[in-house]
Order: sequence, then C-alpha cells, then structure tokens
Amino acid sequence: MARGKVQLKRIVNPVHRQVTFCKRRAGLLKKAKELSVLCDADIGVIVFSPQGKLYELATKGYVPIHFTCNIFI
Amino acid sequence: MARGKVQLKRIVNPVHRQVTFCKRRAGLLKKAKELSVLCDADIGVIVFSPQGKLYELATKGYVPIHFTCNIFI
DNA sequence: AACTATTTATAAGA
DNA sequence: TTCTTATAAATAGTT
Repeated sequence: MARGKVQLKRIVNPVHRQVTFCKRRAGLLKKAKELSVLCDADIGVIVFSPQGKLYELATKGYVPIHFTCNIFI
Repeated sequence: MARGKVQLKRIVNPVHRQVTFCKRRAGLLKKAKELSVLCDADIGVIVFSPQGKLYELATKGYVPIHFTCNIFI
C-alpha cells in the first residue's frame, strides 16, 4: 500500500510474509473493533496461520466463539 | 475517516450508522481476504447486526465455520 | 521497533 | 443511494 502497490498474491519471502502478517493482523483487528463499537455489532475475527495455529479473535460479546470454532473446524 | 476524524463510539443516527455499517463491513471483508491471500492464512470474519443477524463470513478454506459458528453461538 | 512516502479506506457531500 | 472527493488511516519499504 505505501511505497509500492500491493500485489494480491502470496508473499513468497518468508520474512516479508511474517512481517506483513503481523501488521495486517493488527490492522484487521482494529478495524473489526471499530466496526463493532461504531455500529453496535458483534464481530468475531478468527485467523489461522498456515500451520493451523489460532492467532486472534475480536468479538464484543461472544466469548464462546473462540472455543466453538476452534473445536469444530 | 475522511472529512472528519472518527469518533470511536456508537453512531447515534440510525441512517448514518447503517451506512457506516455497510461501508466498513465491506472494508473489513476486503482486508480479511487480502490478509488471507498475502500471508497464506485462513480467516473467518463473522458479523452480527444488533438484531443478531449473521451478515457475512470471509474464509479461505473452512466453509464449516459458517455452520458451526452459526449453530453454536 | 520507528519512520515516512504512498496507497487505501472512508466521512461527508453531491 | 450510488458516485465523488477531501481527508484520515493503514501500511510497504526502509532504517
């Protein structure tokens, strides 16, 4: 986005990919929380790394989403 | 964000809130899809309106998230 | 982990 | 209510 347009395909370089993953994961969470507050909505964001690790969850009132989705997927 | 900073609290005006909900919901989904593609991650985004209606889901490979979360939450 | 140059998202307006 | 545009926010590349 900044110094160069984003190419919408998998980032090949592992270091670059990891950095982008962290940055954009934080950005996505922030956006989700903003939407939740601004519009009075409940939102769950579930992110899995390629290794299948559950990374985060943003929700306003549904804590059970965490466990439910984690178990059944 | 544009013509005026965002106030991070519930938008009182229903029309304004609905418009913002639609716009930001689309934005959140786009961001989720980008993160998924760029970083090879699986992501689920679940949005409930204040009335409890399930609005969308963005995921790369886990269609079952839809049904699972919808049922158990 | 900080810093910008830019791109992207979007609030307000048309 | 879809389109525009001025501006805020996110972030790619860099340090």
